[in-house]
Amino acid sequence: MATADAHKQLPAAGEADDPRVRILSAAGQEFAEKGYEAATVRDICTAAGVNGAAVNYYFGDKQRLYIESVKHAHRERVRQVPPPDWLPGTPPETKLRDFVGNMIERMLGFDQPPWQVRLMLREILHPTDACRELVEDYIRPHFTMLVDILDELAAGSLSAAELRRVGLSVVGQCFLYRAAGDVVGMLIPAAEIDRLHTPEQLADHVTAFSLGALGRAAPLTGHQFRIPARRNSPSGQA
Amino acid sequence: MATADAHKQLPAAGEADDPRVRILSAAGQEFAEKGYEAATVRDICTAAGVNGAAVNYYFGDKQRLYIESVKHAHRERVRQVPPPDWLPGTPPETKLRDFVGNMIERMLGFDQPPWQVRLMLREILHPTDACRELVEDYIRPHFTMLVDILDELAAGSLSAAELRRVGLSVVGQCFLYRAAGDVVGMLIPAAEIDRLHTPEQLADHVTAFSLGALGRAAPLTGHQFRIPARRNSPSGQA
DNA sequence: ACTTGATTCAAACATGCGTTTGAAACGGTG
DNA sequence: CACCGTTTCAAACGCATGTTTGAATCAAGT
Repeated sequence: MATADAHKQLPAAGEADDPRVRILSAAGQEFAEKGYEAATVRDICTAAGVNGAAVNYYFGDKQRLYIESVKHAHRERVRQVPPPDWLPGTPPETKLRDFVGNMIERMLGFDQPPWQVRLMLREILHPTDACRELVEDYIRPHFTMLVDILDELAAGSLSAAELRRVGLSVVGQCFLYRAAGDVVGMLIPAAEIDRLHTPEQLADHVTAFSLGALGRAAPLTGHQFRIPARRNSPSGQA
Repeated sequence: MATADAHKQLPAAGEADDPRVRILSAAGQEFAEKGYEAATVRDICTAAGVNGAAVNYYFGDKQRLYIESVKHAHRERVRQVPPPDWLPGTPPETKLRDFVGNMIERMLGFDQPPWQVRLMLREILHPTDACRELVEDYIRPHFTMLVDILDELAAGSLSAAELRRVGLSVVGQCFLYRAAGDVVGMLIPAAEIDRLHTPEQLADHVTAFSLGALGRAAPLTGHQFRIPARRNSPSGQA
């Protein structure tokens, strides 16, 4: 009986015929689509074009295959959509727009079916062992980057705790479209989604909304803040 | 062999000894915690204190039990946290604060372990047949209520599509805490969560952030909007 | 008390799952 | 070619699951 514990550790993009990465890729898609329990080792092996015993040969058992496939998806996604980088002196408003655009693009990934993000979303909603690693390696650095931008925007007038809270407000706006995308699609007319819910438009909206809230851009209404007048204008709409 | 297809249809709160509702409640908790596949009929029946055949007797099969348990959780949750109601003439700022507070309380449910919300979240992330009903009966009315409030706040200066987009921004901020609560807990220091992430504080923050973005309250920074040095307006990013 | 239909129960059934097995095929190396 | 470690394969195993079954129990109705 041969064991394959210490194998090629290099991700080494390009080895498309390596059964290991074929299994990892097929497993990621199956897990993302059906969840851990509903995805079967047999289906994964069929999709990967390998024998049903290959999973246990290469990864030991289903659980370890799952963890490896989450990490694999994570690495792939970072490679595909690297975080933005700025020249010194770039205004924080621009940075925020770039950051939001980058996050939305990575989450909605219009160029390529983002099953990797779906897989990570499962981890976020119902964390397993793979989650802590995901947060530390992937999410926390991004969040820190966002908080730094917000700190620049606030020019020192907000505490660290307040900055984090504002950061969550920014992330939450983007997160909704990915996590609850199907429900959003039921609430918003289809034509409006095609027209206004492109990655560009969404990034512009989230940025404008957040800059407005911070007082670093004109509010969405165009009005400035004044004592609100008591008006009852029940404009009913669908 | 007896069939029990046409049974007591009334929810009739108070019948705590009705096996039907005992099963529905146990099933909701199991499904919410473990997901559809991982939750077993045997465990549900054990938790409900009924025989293993009761599920098939009362509901036919596991699938129909799931759908019924989602609807049951939905009804229960609406009954527990009814939407707010206002006297005519209430200023829209107050309405927004009440609405956000109500939504956060319903989603975070500090008073009672909100497994019902977790169950609905599963539906939102990965919709099944029960989802469309959930959206139409439960989510859309709330969303419409929010859009109406925002329309009052914007005083007619935003189109219906823009109002919906702003509504999603408000909902997204609240949604994040529930959907990604575990990850938020890893990003934010525990002490800060205890101190600042109470339902009250969160509702205040989301309301202030959103009112600021709409120009209906002072921005979070305290500063007013000043024209920033507009260098590169179009953001060039990958 | 007897009948009747609805409900409960312990036990069994059929199926699909993750995993194991042992042998066959492969690929260098002497 | 013979050897040997690695990889692949078809088949089977053990087990937990959803579901079915048929008898036992219960609650009224007459």
